[in-house]
Amino acid sequence: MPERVRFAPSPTGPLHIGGVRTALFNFLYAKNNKGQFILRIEDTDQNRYVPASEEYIYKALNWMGLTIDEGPVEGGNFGPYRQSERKAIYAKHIKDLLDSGAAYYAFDSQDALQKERENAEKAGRVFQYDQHSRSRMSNSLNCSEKETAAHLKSGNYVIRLKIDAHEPFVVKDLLRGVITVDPSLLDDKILMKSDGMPTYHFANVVDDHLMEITTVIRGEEWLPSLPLHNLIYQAFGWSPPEFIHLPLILKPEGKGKLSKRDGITGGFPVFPMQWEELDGFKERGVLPDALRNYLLLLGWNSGGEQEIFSFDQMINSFGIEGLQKGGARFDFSKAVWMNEQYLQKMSHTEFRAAVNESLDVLEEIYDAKTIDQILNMIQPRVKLLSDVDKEIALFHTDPNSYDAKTLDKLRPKLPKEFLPWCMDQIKNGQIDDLKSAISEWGEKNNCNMGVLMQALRLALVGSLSGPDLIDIMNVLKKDVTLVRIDHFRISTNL
RNA sequence: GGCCCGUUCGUCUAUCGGUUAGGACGCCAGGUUUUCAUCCUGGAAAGAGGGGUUCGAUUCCCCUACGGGCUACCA
Repeated sequence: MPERVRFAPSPTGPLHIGGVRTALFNFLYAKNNKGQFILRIEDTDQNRYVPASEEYIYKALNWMGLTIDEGPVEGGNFGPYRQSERKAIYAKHIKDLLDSGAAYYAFDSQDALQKERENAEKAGRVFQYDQHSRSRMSNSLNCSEKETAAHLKSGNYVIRLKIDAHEPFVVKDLLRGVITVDPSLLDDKILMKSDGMPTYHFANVVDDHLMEITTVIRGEEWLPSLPLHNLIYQAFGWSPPEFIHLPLILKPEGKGKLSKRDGITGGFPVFPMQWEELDGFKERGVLPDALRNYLLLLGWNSGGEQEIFSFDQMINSFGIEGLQKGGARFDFSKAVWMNEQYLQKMSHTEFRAAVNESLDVLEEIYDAKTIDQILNMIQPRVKLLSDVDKEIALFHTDPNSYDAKTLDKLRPKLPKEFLPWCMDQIKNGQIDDLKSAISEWGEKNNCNMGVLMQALRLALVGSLSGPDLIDIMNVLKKDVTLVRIDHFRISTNL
């Protein structure tokens, strides 16, 4: 039987990096097994619904290259793929449970439940709606048929799962093995809410079964409800799929799971791409391939020492044996390093395409060949795509200030005659010969070549950074080079 | 509070009873370079603690500590 896995986000906001990783692992698991990757939108909470999120989920998955086999847009034989469109299906299935006695109606008001919780807390206990307490609550197990009918007519009711377990309950997770739970801790969870929508638990089980999901791969936050989900499968007489609960992605400091806030305070992205005013990895200049590779290593390893994986390599080598059990802290600096690896590996054509948006300013000044030259000079220097703007600045804008510290250091060492001589050389000679000429001049005038080159760099760039100076001059051409040196000479009196 | 899951360098991780505990990021030092970045070489850096089991435990078991998750008519 082919593997079928699903990624099932709730459209309550932007997909964040943890969700993207869950999607990635699902995708890799599916493709490694030549199976299907299904997208299901879990929009059962009308209060938290954010309209733009589904579109964002699609954009993000698409950017990451995670192709969806079945989903709300793609369609498929197991639709609809939005839970809000499956209400009739849930209604039919909840009726089955009601009819078999596995579920019952409950009419307790929010206030009544709240009171129970407070009383329990006073007594140092926790209130549980379960096989012991349900007899004193208001529900269809206790009410007369007439009372029940009246409650149902009012429409103000929920449906709960009736759990009467007495033996230790055993569940299985492919990553963590067998987990045994105390049956007295199991409560009669709500399956259908009073607004007629299913809860996550119910919709999840019904859909996973109907969509013939073979392996559920989801975050560790769902592990505590695995017994409940198994009980629902049991109530239907269905056999449950396999489960894998992935460890969470933690804050860089390791306290708690990574959240939207952390990105703001920590100055790093937590979303794949822009959401409202917040930049994502994309806007910060991270390539999707690099992000995918970084995320892969956050909780999975091949067992060997390989770190860089092409998409195909990932698919071929992914497996649950390599999954980590403990949570992994998010580290933006490693993501940046990963991005650098991918950037450096790019061909000239790929690089040019990737930075195309930043090239407008250059196209006003230079021909295509010169721009290629510039790109070749800066490619080895960028770690993030967003570095490109900084790197190309010196090619289109004269320096507006000179690094003060360097200036102070150079001033006593630089012979007054150097810059005028240098300008003469440039005017009358070849730029390519300049380096050796400066070297000779330095020897003759008893001046360190480093000082001379640094002065020149300051004149052209404004600081001690950037690509090879001669290369820069060749791009700027004699005129601009001379203007910059002259301006430097006059404004600094060197 | 209760329940569940977890715990190897600062971080991501290798190790599936016997290793000088390996790699990567980051950091530090040296080299290359006119500068910065790159690159090369080197360095510092880890088995939470306590009990067992065993000839021998990072590895298996128990306890403690710490971390995380869950405990809603949210997912």
